[in-house]
Amino acid sequence: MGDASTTTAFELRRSHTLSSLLVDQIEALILSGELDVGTQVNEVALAKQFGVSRGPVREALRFLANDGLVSFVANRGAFVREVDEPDMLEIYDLRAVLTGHACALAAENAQPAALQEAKTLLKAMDRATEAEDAETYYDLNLRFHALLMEMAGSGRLARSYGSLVKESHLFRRVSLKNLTDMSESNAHHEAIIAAIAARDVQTARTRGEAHVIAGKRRFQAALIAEGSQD
Amino acid sequence: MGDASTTTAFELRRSHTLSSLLVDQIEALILSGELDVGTQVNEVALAKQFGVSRGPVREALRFLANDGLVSFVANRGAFVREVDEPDMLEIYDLRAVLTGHACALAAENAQPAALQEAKTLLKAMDRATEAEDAETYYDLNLRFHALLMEMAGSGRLARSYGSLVKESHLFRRVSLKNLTDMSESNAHHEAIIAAIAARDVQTARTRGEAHVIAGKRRFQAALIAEGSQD
DNA sequence: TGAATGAAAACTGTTGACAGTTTAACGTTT
DNA sequence: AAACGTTAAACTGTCAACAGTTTTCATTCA
Repeated sequence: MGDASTTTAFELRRSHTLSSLLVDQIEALILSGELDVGTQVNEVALAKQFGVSRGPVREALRFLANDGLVSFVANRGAFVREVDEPDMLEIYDLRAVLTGHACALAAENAQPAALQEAKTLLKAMDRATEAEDAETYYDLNLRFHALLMEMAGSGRLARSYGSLVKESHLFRRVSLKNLTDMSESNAHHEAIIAAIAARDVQTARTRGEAHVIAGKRRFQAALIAEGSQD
Repeated sequence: MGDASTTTAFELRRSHTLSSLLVDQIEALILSGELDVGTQVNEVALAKQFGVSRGPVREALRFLANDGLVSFVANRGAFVREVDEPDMLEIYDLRAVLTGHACALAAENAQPAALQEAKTLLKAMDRATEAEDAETYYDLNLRFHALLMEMAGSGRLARSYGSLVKESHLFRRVSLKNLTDMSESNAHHEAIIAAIAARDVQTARTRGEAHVIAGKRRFQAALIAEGSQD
């Protein structure tokens, strides 16, 4: 009946329902790559793995379907969505616009406490850069962007942005972790925070957008580099 | 069981699954106001109404939950989300940014055929304006904005935008249909299409954003007017 | 050898039933 | 008459079983 480590986790959080727990669990499975893109999601296998019946699994999958993480085909079930090159470019553009908007809102609304946390993050990222620790930089970077959304104070914006970030992890041809130019990226971050701290709405928006577009450029460059290797 | 008109509709579309059909049906029920905001969604009642069991109903509700149309509370079920004033302002801002982005993309990508359809729409809206037919203007306006998203050629953008439009219909204090200043609004539309046709990316973006922000202003004005009536 | 065929296995879509929780009603007590 | 506690009804969360479809695979036939 499902392995021990997961079932105990369920015990601890009885406030939530199985479906909502499964949303997180299955999402993690997809984003980590344990459920490979393009493949079919086997409902009975998942249900067995988590020690539940198929009902909650299906409900969770339906939820994830609206995030674009899986897609349903009639009588064939749920498939882990694939994200290709044009999709990624589309996502980058949208992320750029949303990030710009977030920075603009943050320049208007950001609380001092959040700004303080941002500056702490910047320092931590500087240290990661010096230590050439790309792994932790990647995580801190995700946290930084999430913090930007918090500073903007728009839950909807944060949700849309988060959804796009998740979706971009469905692109498996190049690792997103190796894509970051740490020193350049953190220079952008500092410039963004400076504009937000100065309450300069327009500059914050411009820098936020430009930062993501720079990421898009690196992504395109990586694609070309990979393509020439083949 | 369920009433005749809906069950026949189910008969005609056997390719889809019950859950996916129910997504549209329940969504329509919510957006039309038949399921009032804030109220609990009774699963057995819905299931009976459509002549199906609770399983597909729950799956559909889980799907809609991710759109923000309903929210789940453990052991109490699904509730039709309420959208308040600050929510609406947030939505307007996001819609403005997304519309601006769509117009920019449209200026780059729009196909001649789509541009032609847009111009046809503009004329139809002009006629509706002269006839002071706010009802059809409202529908044409929705179609116009959907067309902008199509011209942009970004499915994700269209989906995000559509989700926001749906959500804004959960605000029930003032009717969105009475909010449109038809002549001003259509002047904006024509200016937007002109910029897109001229392939002027920056102007298209600016005008697209400004158009939605104008709607936001009208919304705020309507709120104040309503407030002083109380 | 290889394509066509047909049965069996695997899996999804849907249902009805059961368990546990929440809500409502009702009678009791102060 | 209001507050409290108890009990019944209603509803959600979950499960197991059934029906129908898709896939697999072995067999047959060209």
